[in-house]
This record gives sequence, structure tokens and C-alpha cells, in this order.
Amino acid sequence: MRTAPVISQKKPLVLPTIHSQKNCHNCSKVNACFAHSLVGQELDAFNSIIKHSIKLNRSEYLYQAGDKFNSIYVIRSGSLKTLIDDEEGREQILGFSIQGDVVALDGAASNVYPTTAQALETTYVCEIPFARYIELAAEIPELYKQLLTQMSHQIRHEEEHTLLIGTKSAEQRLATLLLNLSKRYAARGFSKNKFNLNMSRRDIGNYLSAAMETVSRLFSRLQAKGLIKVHGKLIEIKDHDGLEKYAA
Amino acid sequence: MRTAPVISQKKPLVLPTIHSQKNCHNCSKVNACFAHSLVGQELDAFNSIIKHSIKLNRSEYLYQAGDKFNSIYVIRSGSLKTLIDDEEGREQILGFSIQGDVVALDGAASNVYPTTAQALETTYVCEIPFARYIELAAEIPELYKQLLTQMSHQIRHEEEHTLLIGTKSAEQRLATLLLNLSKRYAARGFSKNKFNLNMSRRDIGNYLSAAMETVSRLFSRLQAKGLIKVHGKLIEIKDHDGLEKYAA
DNA sequence: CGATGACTTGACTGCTGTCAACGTGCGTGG
DNA sequence: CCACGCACGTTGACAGCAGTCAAGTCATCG
Repeated sequence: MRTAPVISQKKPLVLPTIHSQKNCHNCSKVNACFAHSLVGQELDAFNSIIKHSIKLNRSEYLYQAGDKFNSIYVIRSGSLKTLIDDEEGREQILGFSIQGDVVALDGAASNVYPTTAQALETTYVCEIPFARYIELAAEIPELYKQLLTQMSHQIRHEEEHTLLIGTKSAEQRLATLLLNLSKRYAARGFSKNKFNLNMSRRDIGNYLSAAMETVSRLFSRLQAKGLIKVHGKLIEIKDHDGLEKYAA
Repeated sequence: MRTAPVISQKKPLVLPTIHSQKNCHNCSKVNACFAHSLVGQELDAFNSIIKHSIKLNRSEYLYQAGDKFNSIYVIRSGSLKTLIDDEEGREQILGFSIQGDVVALDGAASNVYPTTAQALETTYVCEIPFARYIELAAEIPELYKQLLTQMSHQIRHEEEHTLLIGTKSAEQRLATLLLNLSKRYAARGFSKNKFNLNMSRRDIGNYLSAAMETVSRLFSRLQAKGLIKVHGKLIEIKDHDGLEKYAA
């Protein structure tokens, strides 16, 4: 199942053949990874603690809430969702992570992962053993800074998510999500106006605090207004500015 | 205006006279501050970079979104709310912070505070210049660990907030907030069954993604069920277990 | 090609928001 | 110290957005 952004097939030049690269040296340019500002010996040292390109099939777990916390992960290709369960077993999706995103930072304060990460498609991740990262960071302060920056970004993401759910109507929420994904895909060299939603309508609804049926209706409504074109999971943004006005 | 937990007046022994203490040496035991695991020279060094006990009056800002990011803060006494504004000017309250809580961690990834912190009552905070903290952390790795832990906790808080808003009904949300506050007050030596809500009903509603009127009705409903007793801002939990069942 | 799951659309219900009026309490100023 | 005024909070009436239930369509995979 190929659910990565379709445009990726048209721009192989910026996308290295992921599987064959088993080190950080020729990868750091594409990913906003911890490695990206390192060179020489530092990059070698960093590279040596990483477990590269672990493959996950669709719906496989990277880690589950309650598992012993050992590592954080950077997504090399593909995508996954992070989620948390409440006492009643209801799940809340916290985010969708794509290439270059770092996950599991919320586990750093305890010994177990408090949340779960599940692949939305075939996904490759690099595992960074946390304790070893910290050891290395003692010698390479840059690594500490990067970690702090990533964690701060993570806090920002959660805050924006709260803002999204708390202050906007369901249609604004969906429009905002589409624009956010568009922006993130664009930042990674994919098309900003045409991409696949590799998560289900149910997942989108869960993330936006809306019922699956509502999401479906909203897609229809946005399409009827000429703002987007929906072909199943493939979304085409026809009027980016219009969608932005709609989102605010 | 005195809105701190009422019980504080009955337990002065564990609460040092805040204003007179202008250093970390006899404060670290009460607060879950960065200083709490430091001793000797390390504590001296940490103490020397801190600006102690800055006073904020009710509704004064500690920092506002857009201000240049310089410092993070630990609350010494009192309370404040953190919030974020959307494009339309609607505000979303992200959290209520009390004694020992660290705020402004979300600013570490950029040069400006992305959110706003506003005092809910007369509040004293300690300012920690971030750059100097990082310098010091290079010599005292423990400080780095504490910062990571705090940031990870912050992520956890935001995640739990999302879970709260996303999966629970309005009454469950309010019950959960009350239990959460109860737990946090108890952890700081205050009564877990009787405390003042120093934020307005509107603030509570905003935080819970509910209208002020809804919050008011829910207080009445919880009181009618005998779970709590409401005296304006003073809340008494009459049936802790019952409230917990109600929250889930 | 059939079965299963995902998605869409419709009908109806209900929770919660909005509007409105009233009550309460705190702080200011006389 | 008391009274007034204003902000905050409560309660009621009503409406609407979105959830739930249900039926039907579409797509994917064995």
C-alpha cells in the first residue's frame, strides 16, 4: 500500500533511496534530524548510537503506552499516529507524524511510554537510545540544544492542537488540519496542494474531536465550495487562500 | 485579595514566609524547583543566576505572546494562567499553574514567547535566565536532566488536556479538573478536599472548552448530587471517590 | 468476484452554546 | 462602617451544531 504523497514519485532527486542508506551521513540533509548540524567526528559518534531504518508495516506499533521507555525515534519515511487512551478505553489521537518528525519525547520524564505510536503505512524510523543520546550530549552540547528545541516544538504542537479544538468550529478545524499538512509536506519537498491522507476518516475525526460522519460531510462541503477536491484519500487543494480564510 | 488555598493558613510550618527568602537555599524543599536536588557549590551557582521572588499583582502579565524570550519561571506562590490567542483574537487557556510549576518552556524553541502568562492573584515567581541556565547546565548535567524532565512533563500535561477535551463530556471534564487540582494541591501540602478556585468561571469554561454558563450549571449539578459543595470560589469535595467515578 | 471494511449521506436527537434576566458578592468611596 | 455599583455568577428558554443511528455505496483484497 503506497500512501506517501504522490508527488514524491515525481521528485526522486531530493528523496534518497531510503532503505539503502543505513547511516546519517547522507541523510541529514533531507531530514530535520538531530544529526543535521553535525559534521566530522561528532556525526560519526552520533551515527554510531543510532539504529537505522527500522521498518514498520501498516498498523504496527512503534511503541505502546506502558512499554519500557528506552528510545526516541525520528521518522525517515512514511507516517504514524500517536495516541493516548483514557480509563474507559476511548482513544485520543494526539498527532500525525511524518518524515523528519521526532516522536516519544513525552516518555523522557518517566520509565514507560505514556502514549502509543502506530504506523499509518509502511514506515521507516531511526531509533535513538535515549540514555546514550544524553551521554553523547554531555560531550556535544549541540545535541542538548536540539533536544530542547524538539521538545519545545512538541509543546507548541500540543498547544496549537488545544487551540484548534478549543476555539474553532468543526469545519475550521478540518480546514486548518489540511493547511497544516500542506505546509508540512511542502517543507519536506512534497507538493503543498496535492497529497494523500494516509489516515482514516475516523482518525481525522478523532484528532479533530469530531465524528467520522461529520468529517465526511465537511469534506463534501469544502469540495462543494470549490476549495478542495476529494478523491478518496487523495486531497487536492484548489483554493489555498480561500481555505485559509475559511480556517480563520 | 487572598485566593490561595484556605488551608495554607493552617499549615504555616511547611510554608516558609515567601517574601523574606531571597535565595534558593531554604526554598528548594518546598518547591519542586530545579534547585531541589542541588547542594553546595552547585546550589550556590544556581542560586546566583536566579532573580528571586518577583511580585505580580492580580491580572498582571508575567510575559505576553510576542515578547522576547529570555527566561523561564518557577512559581513560588500564587497562581497564573497560560493562554494563547488565535488569529481572530479568541483566547484559549492552556493551563493553570501553581506553586512549584515551571512556565514558559514553550518559548525555548524560538526567540519570542508564543503564549501569555497572567497572574490570577498576587503571585511570586523566580526568574531563570534561560541562556545562563544552559551555560550552567553544561557544567552541571543534572540541570539538563531536570529541564528535560520538566519539558516532558509539560508535553504530558498538554496531552492530558487534549484527552480531557477530546474524549469526555462537559461534566466529566469539570470533575476531572477538580480532581486534578485537588491532587496538585495535596502534593504541595494543602488540603485535597477544600480549596479556592482562583480563576473565574469563564476561565474554567475556556480551559474546558465549555461556556461559562455550562460550567456554572455543572457546579450546581455536582453539588446537587452531593459530590461537592460550592461556596463561590471555594470548593469542597464531599465525595472524592464518587467524583472520580463521575469523571471516568 | 464476493466479502469486508471504509466512506458517504440522510434522519433524528440531544448536548451545549447563545441570549437574556436575575442574583450575589466584593471593593470602592462616601 | 455601610451603601452602592459593577463585575461575576446563576438560572431559564431556546436554538443549532454536531453526535448517533441507520442505510446504502464504494473500494480493496484475498
